[in-house]
Amino acid sequence: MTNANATLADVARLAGVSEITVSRVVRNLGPISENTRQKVNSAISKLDYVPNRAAGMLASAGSNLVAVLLPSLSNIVFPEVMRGIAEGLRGTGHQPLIGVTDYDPLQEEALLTSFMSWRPVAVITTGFEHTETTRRMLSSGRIRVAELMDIDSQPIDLAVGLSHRSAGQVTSRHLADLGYRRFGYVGHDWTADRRARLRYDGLVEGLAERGLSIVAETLNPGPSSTEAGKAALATLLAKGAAPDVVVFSNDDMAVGGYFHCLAAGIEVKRDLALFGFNGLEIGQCMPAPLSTLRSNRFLIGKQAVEVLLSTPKRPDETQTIDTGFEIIVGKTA
Amino acid sequence: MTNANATLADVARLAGVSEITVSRVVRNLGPISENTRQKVNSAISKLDYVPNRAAGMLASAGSNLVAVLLPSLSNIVFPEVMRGIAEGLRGTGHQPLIGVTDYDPLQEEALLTSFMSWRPVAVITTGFEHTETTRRMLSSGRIRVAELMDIDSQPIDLAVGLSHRSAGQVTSRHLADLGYRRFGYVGHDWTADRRARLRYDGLVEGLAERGLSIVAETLNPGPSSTEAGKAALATLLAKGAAPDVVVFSNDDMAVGGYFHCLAAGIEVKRDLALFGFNGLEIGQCMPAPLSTLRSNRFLIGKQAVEVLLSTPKRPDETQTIDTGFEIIVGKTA
DNA sequence: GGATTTTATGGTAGCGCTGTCATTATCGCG
DNA sequence: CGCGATAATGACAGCGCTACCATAAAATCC
Repeated sequence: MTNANATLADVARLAGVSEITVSRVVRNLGPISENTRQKVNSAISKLDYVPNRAAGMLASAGSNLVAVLLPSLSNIVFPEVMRGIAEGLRGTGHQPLIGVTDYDPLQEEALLTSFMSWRPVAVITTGFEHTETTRRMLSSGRIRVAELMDIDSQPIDLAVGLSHRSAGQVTSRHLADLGYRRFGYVGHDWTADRRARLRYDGLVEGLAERGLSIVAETLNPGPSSTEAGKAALATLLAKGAAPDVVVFSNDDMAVGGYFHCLAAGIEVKRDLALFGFNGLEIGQCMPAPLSTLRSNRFLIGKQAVEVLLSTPKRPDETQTIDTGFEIIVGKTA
Repeated sequence: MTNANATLADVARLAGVSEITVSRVVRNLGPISENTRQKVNSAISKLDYVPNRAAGMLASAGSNLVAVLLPSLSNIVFPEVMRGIAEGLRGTGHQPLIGVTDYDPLQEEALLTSFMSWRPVAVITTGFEHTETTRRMLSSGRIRVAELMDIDSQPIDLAVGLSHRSAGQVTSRHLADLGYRRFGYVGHDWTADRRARLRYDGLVEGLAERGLSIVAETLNPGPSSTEAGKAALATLLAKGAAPDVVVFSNDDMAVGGYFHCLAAGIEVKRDLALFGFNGLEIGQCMPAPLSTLRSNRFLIGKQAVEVLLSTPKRPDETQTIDTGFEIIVGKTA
């Protein structure tokens, strides 16, 4: 209010102390007499002093920024991961710098390049698919790197997530145990979403173990959505393969499938069983709670941050944290 | 790779030019001969030089950061706003610094204090409820400020959103025109979500115009969710007031209400009409598409950024942008 | 063909802060 | 009461970059 943009020096002058003393008061460092602290604090509020992190960062060569690269915000899964990240960051004095890559490695590279100039203490991204340049920037070893969601490959530094391949396998075993034999699959464009593809592969593998296979599948172009699931299930059923269960690439799609059944008068489970992935709230509120696999999105974000910040220096060994998944039995399969 | 952390000076030395020339190449400023540009660029890649924005910012007194304060990430509405913000930011070289306030003005203040030290060019927040300190920081006038979602009050600088009061009024007029007379209301905790409250007020006002009023209402404690909507509708109906239409605080709640009807065998619209707010995708995929009001969340974020960045200096006059809303007729009312 | 403009480059002085190394009270203690 | 320890403060250099002002060479002009 008072001043245009007060600096440490202004505060020091007004308080009648040296700059470094003000700096210490602001950062709560070293021994400061009560008297001095008060003088400084009153000067600070009188001048509406706001520290300049750029200067601080330059002088101390350390930022408190964490770069976060998310594929999308349209899919509720990533905001939930972000919630976990924000929770992990809370109270640590760290701030997230967020970018949305649209599942595009080149976009990721561009954002990362830009983020790196802020000298973040850590980078959080998703999956293992990165451009050469991205990989090089992240590998240089100075900062910590977490790759979230997936643990099916070797991480650069830290991976936090679940095995999607294994999730797919568990799905098919579970459904086969329930007696289903004619498996349908409804998915979305998985060139972007490699993890959906991994789950599909796991599913096929799990079925193969039992001598089963997928009798019909439909891939809806574009990203996953309720609408896509609804439309794609209709397409699948029109093919006439008469599956007794349909596995969806995720819950959004599965909820869409459920809506299709409601609209088409198909009695879910008796006529056609449905199975999703993620365990979203919406699926559990339906008249017939969705049978699905719970992934722990919030936990993934939170754990990643906790590990990253607890060990600021990258360990020699890479680390993989499995946040697991559980079957939600539900009433649709 | 090569170097620990190369600086401009290192690049200049290797390229055999002055620092400022390197700086110009990096920033694409001023006239540079093709020859020099190449020498510099090759030195840059040889050293894996990454500019240091902290230094740049300090020297030029300008950041490219936009502070974004969102109440929540659990509610899909805000990720959608954020998508709009990210879209508006794309290609401008600006980066968002994101904080989640949990609908808490004190949390907002804490985050803002922290963000201000990065000298953002603009601050984007939601609503008009801020602490005194927050208001003071934002009013100082140096940076641009957008308050999103709501336009029912006087903004500090720029407001982008819709009139929730008016949305409530339109809702009741629309439903009254359709012949509904016995209005129920199902909401969530609106001490946090002031806009839901405004819609409610508008709804009541709109009803009053027609000599109508709400015959029964239930407020579910806690934030809005599908589950909350489902439970609260059950509670409401148990009260026995026999409404012919229920207005929900938003689509999440309304979808929950729809699920309750499905489960309880209530034929939607004939036995009980449902009306939401937001126009989320999920509501439109249901067997009976939800009757609701579309708010333009993506647009709110995008427009805010566009206006903010197009006029870096705060104008003398405050500005309000109405992104409007439209009735989605649907099949539930 | 000298004056003027344009193109290409560099020197220097900070931006606002913190790390390092002093320096000066003040205190406990045998 | 003198000595090391602790508490409280300051001087100063420099983090890596860019704004500002200059300079030199080449191009343009009447």
